[in-house]
Formats: sequence, C-alpha cells, structure tokens
Amino acid sequence: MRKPETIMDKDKLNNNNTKNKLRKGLWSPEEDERLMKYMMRNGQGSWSDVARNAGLERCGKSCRLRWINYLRPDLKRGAFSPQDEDLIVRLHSILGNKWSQIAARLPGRTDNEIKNFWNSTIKKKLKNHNTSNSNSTSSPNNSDVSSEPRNDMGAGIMYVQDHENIATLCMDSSSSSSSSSFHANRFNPFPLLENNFDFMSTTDLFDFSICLPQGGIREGHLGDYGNFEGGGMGLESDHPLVPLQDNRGFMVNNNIGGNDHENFGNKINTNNFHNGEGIQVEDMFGVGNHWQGENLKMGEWDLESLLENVASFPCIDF
DNA sequence: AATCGGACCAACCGCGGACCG
DNA sequence: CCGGTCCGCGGTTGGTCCGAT
Repeated sequence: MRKPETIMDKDKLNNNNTKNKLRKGLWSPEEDERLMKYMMRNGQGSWSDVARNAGLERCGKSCRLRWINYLRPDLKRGAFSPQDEDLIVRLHSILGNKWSQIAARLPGRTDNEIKNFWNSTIKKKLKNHNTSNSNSTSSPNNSDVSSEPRNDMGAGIMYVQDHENIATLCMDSSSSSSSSSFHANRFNPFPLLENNFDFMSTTDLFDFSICLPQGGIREGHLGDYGNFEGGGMGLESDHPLVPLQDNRGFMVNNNIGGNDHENFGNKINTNNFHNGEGIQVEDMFGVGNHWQGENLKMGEWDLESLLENVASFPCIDF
C-alpha cells in the first residue's frame, strides 16, 4: 500500500506550499489516532466539524470514509469466508451494485470492502465459471443456471432457476391456504427487472422458505447461514443471519428508524441480534399490498419497497 | 536479481439527494 | 422555489504487494 505521509511531512509540505490546502492521500497513524480519539470522545456529528475539531487537515468526506472503512471499531477484519462470498453473490444478484445495501447485511463489512472484493475476486470467478460453462447464456450472472431447481446449499434453501416454477414451488412447499393469486399469476417477484436485470440470478436468490405463507420462516433453515431456532443465531455462524445494519455497522432498528447519530456511542458493538420469532410473511411484505389480498397487482411491484420490506426482515435468507 | 503484470485495496472523485435558510 | 451545503453512494484510480518469468 501507499506509504502514508506523517503529519510532520505534511507540515513541511504545508510550509512550502499552500497552508490551507486539505490533505489527501493515505492516512498517517497520527491522523488515525486523532480521528479515533475524537470519534470515541464526541461521536459522530457533522463530518466537517469532525475534521475541523479533531485538528485534521482533511475534508469531512475523507474523515467519514476513513472512519467507515477503517477505524470503525466494529469492523470485521480478514478474508471473506466462503459463506460471506456466497451471500455477497446472492445479495448482488438481487440488489445489483448497491454495495451499501449489501454491506448492511454483512455485519462488520464495509461497502468499499465488498465492492473491492466483488471487483477483484468474485467477478473473476464468475467470469471463469462462465467461460468454462459453454452451455450457459452470455449473461455473466447466468453462469450457474440450470433448468432444474436445486437445493445444494443446505436444508431449506431452494434455488429456483426457472421463475415460471416459483409459484408452483411456493404452493408445493406449503400445505396452508395461501393466496390464490399465486395461482392466478405467473409469479415474477421482480417484474420491473426482467429486461435489464438478470432475472435468473434474481430468482436464484429466492429461498423457498420465504414463500411459505405460514411457518416457513420459523421453520425454514438457513443452510450455511445458521438456524432460526434458538437464540444462538449468528453466534456460531459466520453470518448472524444478516441483520440489517446501517453503513456504520450499527444495527438498524427498523421500527424506530435506524440512523440514530445521537446515540451512536451507545450503539457501537451492540449486536442486538434477535431471533425473528413470530415473523411471518404477512409481516414482512404486508398482507394486502403485495402478497395477498385482492388488490395484488403482480405487474406493478415496486422494487424499492419490496427490497425494503425484505431487508427489514431480520432473518430472511433470500 | 531484475522485471513484469495481475491482484488487492485504500482513497479519491463525481454525482444525486436531503436539508436548510 | 432556489441556491448552498453536507452527506452518502458507486465508480474509478493509483500505489503496493507478490508471484511468475
């Protein structure tokens, strides 16, 4: 990596050049320490103020980036596990390059980290896989598409490769009296995406457990991502079942609104994972608006609200 | 030992949205 | 409504590492 200038080096520079010019480039240990101390003492406020009050010759933006990507105490260091990797692939399939949203589901990981990981490692793997799979389509994300649903990720994770079969799968996997609209409509969870988004990969993400109208969530397994049952979820697993975080690594409480800057100091390192007990599909998506009810309009789904609803569900395995 | 090229990753850049006066 | 400011996000850049030649 780049060798950071020390503050003394910078002072020399400043004496020779512009005195007020903001510093750029790698952060020195001294700067890190200043920022860290300031953040620990005062918490996050205006980043411009942080930069100024911490005595850093940096713009607020730079401070924010350094804090989020490097200094934040709850960051998980080290390589991505295969489970992480798989989760990233799957989240990327559904979210696209929404790195911050992906990062929010990977505790301790930053959007930048995930983005870099994607661009360096995963992209390459997918590319290699594509070239080795001569029967696949030209779309990069279609690499592991087959015409059959598969279930190779552990119990309960059903990979639905053919979106025409999703409704069937949803119905078949549940004996309850679920919505008849599943019968009436070709079930396309992302109708707006079909043309400009790799739908096969999107459907690839659909854990059939979320299709279970009742009990599927509670009974569903998470494959490599742990288990819903009991309170230990996420503790043994590399994946704490992807509770939604904001990009500072704080758990977002969707009930009260997540971005609580004021209480930032108190939230650090509080991994308030909960076990999703009692959560049902209706709770996730809203009974009348999306999944059930007479007003369901399959062709008019709002992706954002869908993703938001999915994201707000703490234990969902896509 | 030198060099080259790919991989990795920290940090910057530019844009868009939110907010405020 | 408008302009300015700030923040956050995704894309990109460029320095360093490291293995291959």
